[in-house]
Amino acid sequence: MAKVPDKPTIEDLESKWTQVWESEGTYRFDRTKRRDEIFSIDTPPPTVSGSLHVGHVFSYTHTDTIARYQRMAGSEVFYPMGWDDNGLPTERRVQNYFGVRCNPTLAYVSDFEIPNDAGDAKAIKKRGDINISRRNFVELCHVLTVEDEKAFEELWRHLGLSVDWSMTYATIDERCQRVAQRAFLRNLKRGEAYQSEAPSLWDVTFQTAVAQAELEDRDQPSAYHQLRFRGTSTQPDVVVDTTRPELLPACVALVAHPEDERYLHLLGTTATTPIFGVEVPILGHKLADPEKGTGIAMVCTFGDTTDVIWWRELELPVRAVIDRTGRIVSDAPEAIVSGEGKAAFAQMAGKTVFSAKKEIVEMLQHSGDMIGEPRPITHAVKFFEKGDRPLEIVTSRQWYIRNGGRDQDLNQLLIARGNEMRWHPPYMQSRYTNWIEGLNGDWLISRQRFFGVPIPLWYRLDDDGNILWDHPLVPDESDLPVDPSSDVPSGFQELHRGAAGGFIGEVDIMDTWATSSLSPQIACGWGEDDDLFSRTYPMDMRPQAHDIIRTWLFSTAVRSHLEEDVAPWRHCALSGWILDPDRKKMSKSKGNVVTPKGLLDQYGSDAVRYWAANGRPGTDTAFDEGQMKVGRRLAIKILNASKFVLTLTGDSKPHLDLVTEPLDQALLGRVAALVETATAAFEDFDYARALERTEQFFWGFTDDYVELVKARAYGSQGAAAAASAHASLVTALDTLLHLFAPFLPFVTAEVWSWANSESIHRSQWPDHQALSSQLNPAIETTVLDAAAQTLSEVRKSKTEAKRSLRVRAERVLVTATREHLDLVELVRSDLMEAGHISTLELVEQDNANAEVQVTLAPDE
RNA sequence: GGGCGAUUGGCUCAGUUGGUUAGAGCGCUGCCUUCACACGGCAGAGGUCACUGGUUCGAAUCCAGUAUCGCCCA
Repeated sequence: MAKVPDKPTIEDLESKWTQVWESEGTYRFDRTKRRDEIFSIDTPPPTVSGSLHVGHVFSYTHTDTIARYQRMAGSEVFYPMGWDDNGLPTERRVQNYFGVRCNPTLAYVSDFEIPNDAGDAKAIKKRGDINISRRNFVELCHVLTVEDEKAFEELWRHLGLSVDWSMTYATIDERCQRVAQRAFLRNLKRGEAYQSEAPSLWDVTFQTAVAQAELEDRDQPSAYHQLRFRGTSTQPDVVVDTTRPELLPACVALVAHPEDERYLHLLGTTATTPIFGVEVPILGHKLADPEKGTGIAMVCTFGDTTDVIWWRELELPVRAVIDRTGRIVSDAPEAIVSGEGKAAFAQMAGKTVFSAKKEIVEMLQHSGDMIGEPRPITHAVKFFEKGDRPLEIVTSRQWYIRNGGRDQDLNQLLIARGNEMRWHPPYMQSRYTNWIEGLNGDWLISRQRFFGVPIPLWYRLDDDGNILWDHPLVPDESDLPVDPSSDVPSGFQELHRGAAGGFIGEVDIMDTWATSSLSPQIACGWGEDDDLFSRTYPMDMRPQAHDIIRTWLFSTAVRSHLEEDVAPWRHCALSGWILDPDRKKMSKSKGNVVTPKGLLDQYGSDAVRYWAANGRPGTDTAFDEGQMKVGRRLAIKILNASKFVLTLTGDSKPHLDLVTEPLDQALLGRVAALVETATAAFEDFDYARALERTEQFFWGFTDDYVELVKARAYGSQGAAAAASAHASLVTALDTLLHLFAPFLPFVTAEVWSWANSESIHRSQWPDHQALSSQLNPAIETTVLDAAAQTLSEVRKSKTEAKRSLRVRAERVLVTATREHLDLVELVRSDLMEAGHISTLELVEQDNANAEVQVTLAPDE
């Protein structure tokens, strides 16, 4: 028996239903299902130390609607959630909150006590930072992030994500470290991971190497300095424009375009650097731009990435002058032999790039080797995306994973992997393809940080204490995770650390993407739970934002390709941005971020979800509280319409053989068509379309159909006619609740519970064919339109007369074609009652648009 | 400079294989306190579908170009 509250409300449905779902295990994953019965989702792990904003709510809602649809459509949904606590923000917070510094060379202290003044900035300042080992530092990260994780989970539950919260993971937890290290060791074994002494982009602020995926170009003010290089005795001087005169002592060559007639005759000769007196070759290369400066460029170690290309392709020497702190090294390059050159270099040594530039410019101006004043320009300079100083290029030993950047075959294979996935929306695949095509190096995974997953290797020291890089000591997989700064390789003891003939631990950690790229392996239990892995991997769906196609999506594809020889997912769903009302992207750095908690409280989770689900896949969406109001109204409308239907019909179950009235048949015919449309949209991951169609139908249902049948449903035309209306109303409502359930899980659960014991979220998605097959195939669904149109005309007459809708229409004259009149005739009784019509006359007229004349009862 | 996307009433957006008079919601205006709902209902006004050409019997939809905006990359 339906139990309908007298005054139903949508307030506080969140706390009620999140508790029910938890206690009943509504979203608990049943791991006994077969692979083909399972729909597995590789959800992005949010960065737990960051703040949640409305953009999270937006994209995670999209995924949840798909998950809920799939669950109702019969799939067992595998939907775990992870937390990403890697990275700099967490590292900084731990340092400040606990007053600690990580020193990777320190040994692990197993009984380390958490500072009891944590969080007390004053006390920490007084005592100063405590130096601790890397593993101890990581443990403190856990302590801190556990609280954040709770807050995040609370919010996600409040939003109604149908995640199985018993399966969470954290990217820095022991299991994830083990997976990341195991994957690295397998890459190493197969030759996919390698180390190389190579020029790499270096952030002097963060003191770390930076990968291609983390770069961004920024326009920076700079200036051309025109320098005079001395020619040989038979050649004239060469004038070169450079933006980096401080690298003059690092100059190894001059380069002009091989077809540039101005310099053709100089190719193969030499010139001498001013001040430092170093003779350098003049060479040709197509990357020298005749349009830039004087058309001939100074090649240094290394001013920019083009210098690296010239260095490699023209086989030039290395003449490094900038160290990892961004300062000029103390010793002049060996190529500088003159006393004058050495003295000049000594004046620059130890200075920052900025000061050294000032110094050398003064020297050049003094010696007359600089022509004129610097000429300001603006040009693109490479930055670490999180940094604020231009990157330098230094040569160092780093680990790489092959990603097709230096191997055409692998490159093509990875591009082809994109064809194994369906992209939503499809054009996003070109972002993936274009990125791979543009790669120019392998994936640099070494990071000179300490909060992260350590590279699990040690290196032997020879009898003189030199490091033998080429033969790293590898841990056994069963010992993972290891921290080489505190663990000891097999066959050694701690006392051998750093000693001649002993070993030394790798100090670098891995890029956070080196762990995140394994999210499918982590979620599915790779290498630790083969049974689960076989039932969930490769995964069905990866939802993510489109800006990290080049990082997260691509690196995940790389790992899956290398490890499993398969694409990691069948579907990639790319979500768009949230734009603020000025159509600017919402981001923390812009300070225009809206936090979601207040919105959820104000409008209700269903309402906020409604707004989010209106954002089509891949499309940027404006933050719009107006839409949340609409969502709230919709939820209330569902509540009230359900109350009406269930109160009227009691606990009558849908018996479609009772549906005898043409209008009722027509409505259900439309319902069946709606189900077909919504189902097709969901199958295509187009949740927004499913919502839009359902909503549109629902408003028509309440405005027109419910009003038309109301009197009959109350029994004005007898029991059989009422029963037809009841069955139709219950069936339509039941179906609409299911179609709304993925979007508005709270109100639909509430309403459904009035008449059902099981959860709507575990009940069967409607089947349009099953519904259609029970309807009279001869019925014209347009009878619904004819009825609604006629009723609307009657209402319009009343409104225009500024009369109440209850006022009697003494005479309504419909003039239309025979076909139209036949339809109206079928709903005559309902129409007369809904419109309060005394006399309804139908007059046939060919080729005429339906016309309705209304005579109202006289004003009183 | 390259790639991708967008441009439809004041605002946010639909418009799926080109087809009758371009739709919805918000906002606005007016009316109605009707027994599911005033956290409501009914109705109205409002658009040369960015621009210029082309294909077609027919273009918001296809093609070419232009402009503006956004994102990614160089």
